Amino acid sequence: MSEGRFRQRVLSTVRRIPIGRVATYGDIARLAGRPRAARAVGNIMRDCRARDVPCHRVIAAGGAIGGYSDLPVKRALLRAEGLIVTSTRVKDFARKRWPERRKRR
DNA sequence: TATATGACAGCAT
DNA sequence: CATGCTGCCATAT
Repeated sequence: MSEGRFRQRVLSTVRRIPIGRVATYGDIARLAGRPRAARAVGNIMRDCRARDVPCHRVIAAGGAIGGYSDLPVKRALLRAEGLIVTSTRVKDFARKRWPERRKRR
């Protein structure tokens, strides 16, 4: 099956994104221990067939929708979770982003 | 061991 | 706001 230690860490991280919340590829990379591997995360999401992995909750930087095998479906899934999604971005992204950002000291 | 491949990010234009 | 380019990286060949 799937190889790649990083891959496993990415999948388990994505599995923890709560319903109605989103995270960027970069966020996942960081949480998975490789802050600059956002692009690699995208490659991993590309195969995302596992149903228990909410890959639709992984979007691009700044709240942009990002990629998906079928964008209309991605928008529908996000909307179904209560998010407001325009053709290109998730509205109110800062507040829907997961996990909560640490306040600066 | 080397090269190719992107559901990216950030900056420049 | 849209394009394009560079840096970065795990994976597959």
